[in-house]
Amino acid sequence: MAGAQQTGRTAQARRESVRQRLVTAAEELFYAQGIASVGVDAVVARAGVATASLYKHFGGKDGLVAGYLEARDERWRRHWEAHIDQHSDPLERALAVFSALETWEPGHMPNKGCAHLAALQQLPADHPGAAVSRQHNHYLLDRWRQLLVEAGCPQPEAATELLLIYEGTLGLQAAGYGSEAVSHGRHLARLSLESHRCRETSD
Amino acid sequence: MAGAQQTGRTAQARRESVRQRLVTAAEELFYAQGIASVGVDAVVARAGVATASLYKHFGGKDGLVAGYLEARDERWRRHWEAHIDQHSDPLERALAVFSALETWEPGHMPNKGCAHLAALQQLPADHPGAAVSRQHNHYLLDRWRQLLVEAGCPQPEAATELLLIYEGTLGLQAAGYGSEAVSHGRHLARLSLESHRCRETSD
DNA sequence: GGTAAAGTAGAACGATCGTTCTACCAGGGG
DNA sequence: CCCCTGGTAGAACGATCGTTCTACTTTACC
Repeated sequence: MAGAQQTGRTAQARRESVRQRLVTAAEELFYAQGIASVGVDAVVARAGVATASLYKHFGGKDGLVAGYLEARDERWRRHWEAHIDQHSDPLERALAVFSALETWEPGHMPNKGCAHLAALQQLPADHPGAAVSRQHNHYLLDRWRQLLVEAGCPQPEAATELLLIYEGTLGLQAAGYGSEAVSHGRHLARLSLESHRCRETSD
Repeated sequence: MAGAQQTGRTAQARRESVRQRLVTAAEELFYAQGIASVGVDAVVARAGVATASLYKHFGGKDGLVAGYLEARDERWRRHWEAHIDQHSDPLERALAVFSALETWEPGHMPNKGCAHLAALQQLPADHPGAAVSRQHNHYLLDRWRQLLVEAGCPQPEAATELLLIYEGTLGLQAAGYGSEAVSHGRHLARLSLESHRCRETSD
């Protein structure tokens, strides 16, 4: 009876499916309710897999948390990059993060802000997931620096302000002002780029 | 032997002391490690009070969490207001939040960002503490609207952008870029106020 | 002086936590 | 054909969780 629904796939495909279902279930629960508030039994039940599979794939809850944060990081990078690629103008490419935010997680999941900031708040500094989230922020900063260089911005270290605005936008969404957050964020980002004389932008 | 160190105070003073010590211990632990990660035993031990006292004063962990968030909200309001009062120029009063951030919690506690955003991420929507944090954000927005009206700003609803910048600044601190966060926040806030033609500011 | 209030220490409750274990089943390759 | 791999179900582990309880001490007030 067990695993009957999986019959027909190859063993490797089933294995990938188990890991993927665990990550998906972990993301839905950890993000919505907080990491420490969710027990492994709840994740396992939502994923529809056996408890032992969790420990086979991730070694424990800590590994699952790290896997959840890695998956979310990678998914956001892909999503963001796709929106960057929709523009050719270098300044619009630097601002593409806001259109990415508009099409991110279309509402079926309650917006609780930045999952990686939340992880850094909840996890001890030496938790494997904390390293993932720190690296996520480092990546964001670095990517914006690249985009500013490509835009010929004389002060690419102004990427810090874009990161500030980005996280402020997510914070505003988490606080319940999600409807206005993105437009305000985009407005502030344009002001910031203008003030650093990256180039004139239309708004 | 028990309570000997308290001898000499009045009963009311001791009672206030017990509550205050609980709130202080709760804040230090909940903020540093996350709410769900901290057990009531740890709070009670750090406060140096009996377990029963916690339930006498707060009814349970949920009440203690709400009390912690209320205390932090009130402390921040006082701190902020004191910095507002240091200026007479209306625009500087609207920007006083950044000097307030510079003197907030002088480093002995690791900066983990906005406690109220963290609470909204970790607590269920119907938790008594979640209501406190929602009201906290509502207060911030309202207070900035007042300050913008007093500054003669033609668009006081631009207070939303100040809230965005404020929370972005805290997010940057939580991500480990605390040294640059406040100056970037202040810079963005000046740009925002200028763009809404509140008045020319020097910077 | 006696009583009620508010504190203390510490044991105990059932529930849930993360983790491990036993047992069984399916598929693929030697 | 057999066995190894990777999945399943579910019980069990000790630890910790939030909460309640008993018993005792101190203080304030009548």
